[in-house]
Amino acid sequence: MLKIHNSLTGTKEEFRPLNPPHVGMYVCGITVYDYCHIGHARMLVAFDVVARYLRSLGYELTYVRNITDIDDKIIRRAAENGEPIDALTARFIAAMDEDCAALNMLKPDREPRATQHLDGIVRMVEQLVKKGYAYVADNGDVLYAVRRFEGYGKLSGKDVDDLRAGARVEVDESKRDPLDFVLWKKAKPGEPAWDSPWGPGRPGWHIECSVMSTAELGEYFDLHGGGLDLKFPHHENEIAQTCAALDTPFVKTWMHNGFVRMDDEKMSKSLGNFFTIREVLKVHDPEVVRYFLIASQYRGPINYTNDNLVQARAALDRIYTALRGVPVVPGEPQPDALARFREAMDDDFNTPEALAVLQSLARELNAVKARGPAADAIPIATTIRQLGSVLGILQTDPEAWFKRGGAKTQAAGLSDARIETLIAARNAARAAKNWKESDRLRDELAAAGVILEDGASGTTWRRK
RNA sequence: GGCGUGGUGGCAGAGUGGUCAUGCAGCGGCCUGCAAAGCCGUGUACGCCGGUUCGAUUCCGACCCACGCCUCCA
Repeated sequence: MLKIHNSLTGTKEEFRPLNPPHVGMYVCGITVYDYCHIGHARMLVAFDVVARYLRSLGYELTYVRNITDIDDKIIRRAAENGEPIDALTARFIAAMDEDCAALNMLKPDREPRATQHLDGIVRMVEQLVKKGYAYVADNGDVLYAVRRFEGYGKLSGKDVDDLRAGARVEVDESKRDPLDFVLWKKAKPGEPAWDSPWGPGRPGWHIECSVMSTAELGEYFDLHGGGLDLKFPHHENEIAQTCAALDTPFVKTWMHNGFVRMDDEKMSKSLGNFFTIREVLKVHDPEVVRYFLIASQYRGPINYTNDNLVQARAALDRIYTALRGVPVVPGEPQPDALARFREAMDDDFNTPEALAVLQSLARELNAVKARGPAADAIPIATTIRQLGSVLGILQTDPEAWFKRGGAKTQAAGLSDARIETLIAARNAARAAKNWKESDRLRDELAAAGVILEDGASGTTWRRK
């Protein structure tokens, strides 16, 4: 029985799809004006795992993740670069796709873009104006009158009267209430614009998601996710817009993933501790990054340090070591392991516990390889691979994994052929019981990050 | 000021009212020419103070500390 933490109620709730076996999930995606950072990666991986697990349970999931391709930051960045807006967004969408592919992310079923939904956006703003939830301000923007919406603040647990709008930021004078937010922004000369009943302009950020999610998944759907930082005001505003415009409950379960911290500091550009996914991937294997990201429960904070990534690599190495030398044959996971795995994942996607199950299986596999009949190893290895696929890990061939090694060892640049040559020389020395020479050669390889293992059937090697 | 989250062994990180997390690191053993890998064994961990209980790291209350949101942000 799958339970999911619902931010709306603050409790774990039994997951009951509105229209089983169909499940609709909408996740707030990326604003494409720069490369994705490691915080984006956490969000992407968290919901990728949700999608994979729901599908593994047999649900027919429609996973929608939007792309915000019109926005103040995009306009500003394009101007800075002297680059057309659509060239800029196309470039960063392509970069995002590369990053996602590297991290072994499934493609969402649909990736709507804000610029493809202008008609719907205008319609919803019209609805809100008509129903008295929105007004045209003196500066020509269309604003949402937050106090008109009764449930405002329910998701984020905020009371309208306690919010200190303007305490940290200057309030726009055209707002009737400091909390009001923009639905439609009047275009200034030279800015990209679409026609509307209120003149040429562009959508506010919040309205995009209200329109795209309901256009793709219907007016009431199962899951809506995003980073914790979107809970307020973005998701709160989405609720206000959608519920008021469409008279619908909108979303059954809201999910929020926690932040990524950098060396225990908040990640920010001003602190200079900002890592893009592609920067990280220069130092760490993508699968290691993925393991690191799921080694903590998705709702809590996670601390990005080099040490933690190194530990993730060691943990993965352990499982790949166990998998090594066991033939891959198609098959189902063993029932008791599957049951333990599901028990973990059913508890609000407890991936650390699920990984513990895989680690235990790795130990079992090692024991069988050491002592049991060789054939007994196969079902255990199959189980590890099958369950690993639900987490998006452990699909690499172990030999390829170890030959690839980490970025550091790759940088040492010892070719496979060179390694084989040195090993042959060492084995000749060993045969002659010239331990001094054989140890020297082993040390030489070790210095380049190559580890040797002398087994019963000869010497194997791996890059660290 | 309002709202919220968390403090677990050397590190990371789950979980539980009374027998096990798991991985890394450490220690002892087996194996090995020596290693590596693996296996076996090994740690009076649960912020502080009270309360409930036969028993609390786990429930309740106060306290201390850290962090987040209240502004664009995954």
